[in-house]
Amino acid sequence: MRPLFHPAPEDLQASAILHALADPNRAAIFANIMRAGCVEACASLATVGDRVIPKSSLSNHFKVLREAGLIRSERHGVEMRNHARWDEVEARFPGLLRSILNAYAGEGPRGEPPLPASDPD
Amino acid sequence: MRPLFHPAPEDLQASAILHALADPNRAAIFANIMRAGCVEACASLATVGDRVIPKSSLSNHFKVLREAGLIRSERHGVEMRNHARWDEVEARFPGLLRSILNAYAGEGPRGEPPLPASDPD
DNA sequence: TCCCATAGTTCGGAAGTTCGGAACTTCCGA
DNA sequence: TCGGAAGTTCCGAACTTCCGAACTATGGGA
Repeated sequence: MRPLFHPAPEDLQASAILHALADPNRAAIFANIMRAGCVEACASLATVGDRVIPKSSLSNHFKVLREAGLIRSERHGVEMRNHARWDEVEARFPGLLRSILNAYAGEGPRGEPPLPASDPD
Repeated sequence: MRPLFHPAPEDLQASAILHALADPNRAAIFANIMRAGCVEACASLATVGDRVIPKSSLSNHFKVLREAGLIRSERHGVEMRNHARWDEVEARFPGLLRSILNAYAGEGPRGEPPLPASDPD
């Protein structure tokens, strides 16, 4: 297992972030991590809505989020802890994450990911 | 040539918008349309930075932007006029477009699309 | 009216990406 | 040392993107 790659704050790219969050599953995962106080194991997110996501897909989703700079992952024994990198992303792209998560939340009855109503700061 | 499809305001989807703007070329095209006062012919955007975009790719980029609900296209004789649907998107997803365009603009010296500094409202 | 130029679209193949099952690695407890 | 749990890697199938070539629609002469 190769070491986990995390981009430096100054290397965050808008296109990577948008691409990562353009997938409703990933947006839901990210919203969950936000909501859960920035710590979460992968397997605990193995369903989004009522859909089961296979482990391999999940692993890939986390990788995309991580390499976009949206989350920081650390191995803790056999588990992975995932923190949202909200402050770093916010510092570089003010308002971006909030408006994206709000957009998904505001989509209403479309089976889209829920709003992380809490304020992450 | 089939008629142009434009989603209704209530059918706008966050994931489609993010996907459309996750491509730096498309984001640059959209920023150009914003900047140019909401009217623009396709061919006038055939380069982004110093890169030439083939007609077929361009046509496809416009289609993606159109079907995401970001622009409205009308045939005027042999040309196409493209308007940004800023107000409609803004009404549904407040702050989203602004923060995305700002994110790209704030990326700085990375060859990314420029900011539409004007206020579109 | 016919022909040509211009502006965009569609088609189709090559290249790349995503998805997900199976096998693998790593870590921990018994 | 074994077994189970949590993730990752591998790889084929399905999907998407890119772009040149062929096509369609419109307008302007002659």
